[in-house]
Amino acid sequence: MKKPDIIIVDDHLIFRQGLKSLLTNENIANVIGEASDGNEFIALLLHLKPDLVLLDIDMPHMNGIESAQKALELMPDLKIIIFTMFRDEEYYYEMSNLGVMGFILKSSGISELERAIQEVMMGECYFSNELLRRVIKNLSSKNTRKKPGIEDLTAREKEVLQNICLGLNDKEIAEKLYISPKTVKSHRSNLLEKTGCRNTPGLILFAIKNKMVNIKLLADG
Amino acid sequence: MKKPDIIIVDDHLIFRQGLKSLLTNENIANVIGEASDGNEFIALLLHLKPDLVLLDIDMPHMNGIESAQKALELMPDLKIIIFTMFRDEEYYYEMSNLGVMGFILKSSGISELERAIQEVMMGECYFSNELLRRVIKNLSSKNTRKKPGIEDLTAREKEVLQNICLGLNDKEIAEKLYISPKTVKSHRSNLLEKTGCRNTPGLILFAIKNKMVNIKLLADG
DNA sequence: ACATAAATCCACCTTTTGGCTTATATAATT
DNA sequence: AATTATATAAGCCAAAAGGTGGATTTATGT
Repeated sequence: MKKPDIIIVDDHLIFRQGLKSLLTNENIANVIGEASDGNEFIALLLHLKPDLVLLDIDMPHMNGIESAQKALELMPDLKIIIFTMFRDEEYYYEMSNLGVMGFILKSSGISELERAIQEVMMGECYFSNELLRRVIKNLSSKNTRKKPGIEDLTAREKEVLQNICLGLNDKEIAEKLYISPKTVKSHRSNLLEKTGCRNTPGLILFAIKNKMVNIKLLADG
Repeated sequence: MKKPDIIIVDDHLIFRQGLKSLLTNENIANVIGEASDGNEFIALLLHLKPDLVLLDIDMPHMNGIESAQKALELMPDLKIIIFTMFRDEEYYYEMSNLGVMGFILKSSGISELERAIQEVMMGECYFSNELLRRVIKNLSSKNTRKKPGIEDLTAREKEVLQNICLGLNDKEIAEKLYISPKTVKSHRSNLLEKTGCRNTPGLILFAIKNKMVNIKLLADG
């Protein structure tokens, strides 16, 4: 089989260089281009016309999802293999709907990548086994014990929680929302119950875990 | 100069393989071992006796900080270069106190890594320029507006604050630190005064703003 | 030796939370 | 019409946090 022409898209130069070294020396693929984010990748795409792209999800400027979407609009027959980390689980469904042909973990090895490239080039899909196992495990654990999440909270409760995250107490929140402090207390009690938190500081941690507050906004002060 | 014997510690196999390929083909170092987390690394350390370790921060089981600490206890003359990402800023000062010899960004290239390895092997420290710029930018913006910062807190106060950030109350922290709840209360009062926070939830926000807690650790639950 | 900072602990008191229960009005659903 | 979810509000009591003012011991530095 013909060695595929590929582009590597990842924001870490050393990772791209290492991967290129591997793919070249192991005679797996021709690395005809590199990009450090989605914008660079899209700019290169029609010019280089690669057979296949190895695409990282977590990148600045334009991430892997948007990149894949745009790339497939421009070149519908492009093969895309996503390089993913465990924590990216949220994206799998979106991506597979887009037409991405493979997912492979960064924790897998070059031999698995080689197989993935071969399968995808033959028109098959490839999903890292370890990754499939993870997703299945996650689905089952999500069904059994339904972890508390923001989806259980009412709009008003979220509003109260966000004000708690500003460091306000019941009375202050009450003034801000034009309701009684008792009501705020009710909402807070319901929040504690729904989230399973043991105290108000815990609610802040919950909000952060569930990305209800923008940590970057806090960070500047 | 003698090519150093090194160990690569990173949780992504493909990254290790790529880096090994690069370091070997470019004739920079002998990769005598690999580990995918801190535990594996520590287990290998005394057996392989490397000159230098390339250590990732963000790993499961035992992270880079703890690993560096343990490794330096076992082998005080070990050279350590930390592989870091921008978002790991919180760790720099802890790490440099431990005796880590270099920091390099994953977004730098093999040529910079080569220079870092050479410098560190000669007993010098190496800090990625881009990284220094980042830190300095951060420091200056912290110094101009003299807001309360972690530098005002004593070690014990920081310890208490970190436990507050786990959602524990005075009594629980007292048990954990083997001191009286009254003492914890004193520390918390001092924390409130020094930070200018109005309540305990505020302390959590302060800790996050000042990057005293690892948000990623919270993220798993 | 002395001053200073840090860590430890206690008492007293007020305010705020936390847990439990109840209740009403409204809107959406069945 | 009856049920359910939501938002609102209140009462009670216990627990925790917040504000003051102390006190002792242990390092640390000059």
